[in-house]
Amino acid sequence: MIADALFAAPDEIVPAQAPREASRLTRKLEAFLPFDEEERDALDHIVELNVRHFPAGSILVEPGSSPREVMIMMEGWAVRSKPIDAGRQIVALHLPGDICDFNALLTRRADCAIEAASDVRVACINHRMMSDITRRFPRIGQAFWCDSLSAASVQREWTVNVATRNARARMSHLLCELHARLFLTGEADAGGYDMPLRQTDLGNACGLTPETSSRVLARLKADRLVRLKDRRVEIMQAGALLLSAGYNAQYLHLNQTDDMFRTLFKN
Amino acid sequence: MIADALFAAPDEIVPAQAPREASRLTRKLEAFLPFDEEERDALDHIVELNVRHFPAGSILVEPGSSPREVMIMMEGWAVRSKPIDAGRQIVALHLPGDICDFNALLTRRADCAIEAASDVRVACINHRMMSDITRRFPRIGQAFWCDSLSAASVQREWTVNVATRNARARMSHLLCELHARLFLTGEADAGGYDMPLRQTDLGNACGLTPETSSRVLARLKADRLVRLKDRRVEIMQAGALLLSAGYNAQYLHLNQTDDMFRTLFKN
DNA sequence: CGACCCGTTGATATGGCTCAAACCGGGTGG
DNA sequence: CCACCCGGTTTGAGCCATATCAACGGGTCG
Repeated sequence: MIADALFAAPDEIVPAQAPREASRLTRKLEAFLPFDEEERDALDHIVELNVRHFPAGSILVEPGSSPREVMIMMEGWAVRSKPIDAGRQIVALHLPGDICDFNALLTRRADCAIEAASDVRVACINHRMMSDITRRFPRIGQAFWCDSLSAASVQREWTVNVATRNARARMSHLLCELHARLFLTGEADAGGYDMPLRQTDLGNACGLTPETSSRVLARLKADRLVRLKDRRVEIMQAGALLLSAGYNAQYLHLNQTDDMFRTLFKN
Repeated sequence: MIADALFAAPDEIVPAQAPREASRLTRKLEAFLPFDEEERDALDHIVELNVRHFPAGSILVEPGSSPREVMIMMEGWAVRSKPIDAGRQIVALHLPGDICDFNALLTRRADCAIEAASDVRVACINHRMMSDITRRFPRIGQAFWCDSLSAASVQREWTVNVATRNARARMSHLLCELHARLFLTGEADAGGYDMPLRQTDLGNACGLTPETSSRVLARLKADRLVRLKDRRVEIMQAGALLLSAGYNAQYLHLNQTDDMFRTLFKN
């Protein structure tokens, strides 16, 4: 299936043999580097200290505000967007396990809005706790760092997506990416995943209007690549979807996508 | 002028009172948090240990290769791009002072190519030295981290750029961004900056074809917003250029761009 | 001198935006 | 229970910005 597409170094990924029911955060971070018991406990502990619930539609971070805490998605999706005259542009999707506001540490004022796309559970960690844990457990800090690099890599891919691909390919690409990322935390299975966003938002994330988004998804459905039914995406033909996303180019130039395609074209 | 646009927390920026001729790296990092003498020395030292020169056009990082060193731009520009069928998409520009391959620490295989756009001087730091210095000087590590967050913020802005703006606004935006970033390291003055890229590359960075790039730049020149002459960009009307870039929207919604505009509309 | 790359200019094609209208399901209030 | 509304989706028609294709000029380098 589509998983493992974005996160290279496949031989270091050990989501399967996680020894116990791990939080999504540890599960994701351990895809970068494995923790020992102590580190895992510390992380789980700090994350449980201050969990907040928000209903769908809540504003988690106001653009221009000065958030004083790092937020970690424990459950549900959030949307990061920038205001654009009389509208917004979605620049990132924060899924369970994502650390979604590192920037709070750097900038006085948030440059993006973050909004709950579904009911969410968020772990809030203030700056002091953050520096504490990274000082006491350098490897956790390192994992955080890996995570932000990974997020940057995703962001570059989004740039490529809107800059080079047509509407159909963009949407396909987004659907593939979501699958890969959700799979990492066990949020998705081979067949698909729950997806709380409106079509409008999916389109916006690819730089498309709601109308085009609707048309493109209709075509993908008609072509039997995906099925979309009450907040769930079923991936019916992973290989065809990847081709539609324009991954074929990378495939021909064979680089880090090898492993993914090896998995994919088995069926 | 355009500087300070991208890097919030203006009251923590102290490029002016840097006590001596600092390297571009320290100069940039100290825009995030100031160092003491010891830290500054350590950083300058490690950076000078292994400097390499590359002529314009050299491939610094091959996509799919496994770079074993972090690279820091000391002089000259580099272009980060992703291969796209029979072409490439530029996803980032690495200017003097930029740390341009943190990813080497995370991923086995580079997902991007990095190419020297001009003759460049690059400091190469292997993983061991990197972890050494961040362990011995946590504040340096923190500054590195800030830098990568800042780069991520720039990346988001690029996504917005290609997703929402028309050709003219995209190009204007890019020219503004470059000014702001170069100004931070003293590479640009109020009037403009040296710019080694071809028009083709400028366009590519905004998701435009060379033809459109040419036409758009011609219009910007005709409208007396900028002047482009032998590898130099002269910014003639910063205010108008910002408007052309579509910054007006943010201005109306007043957030972190306040300071920039206050400076800008003085003249 | 020719080859090549980059930039320019023109003509044409087209993908996605815009505008507009209708539809649909769910929630709300009478 | 129905009527209504509202946000999201769907569908249609036309238009516009930018890609595409093509040809040429001008500088540079071998």
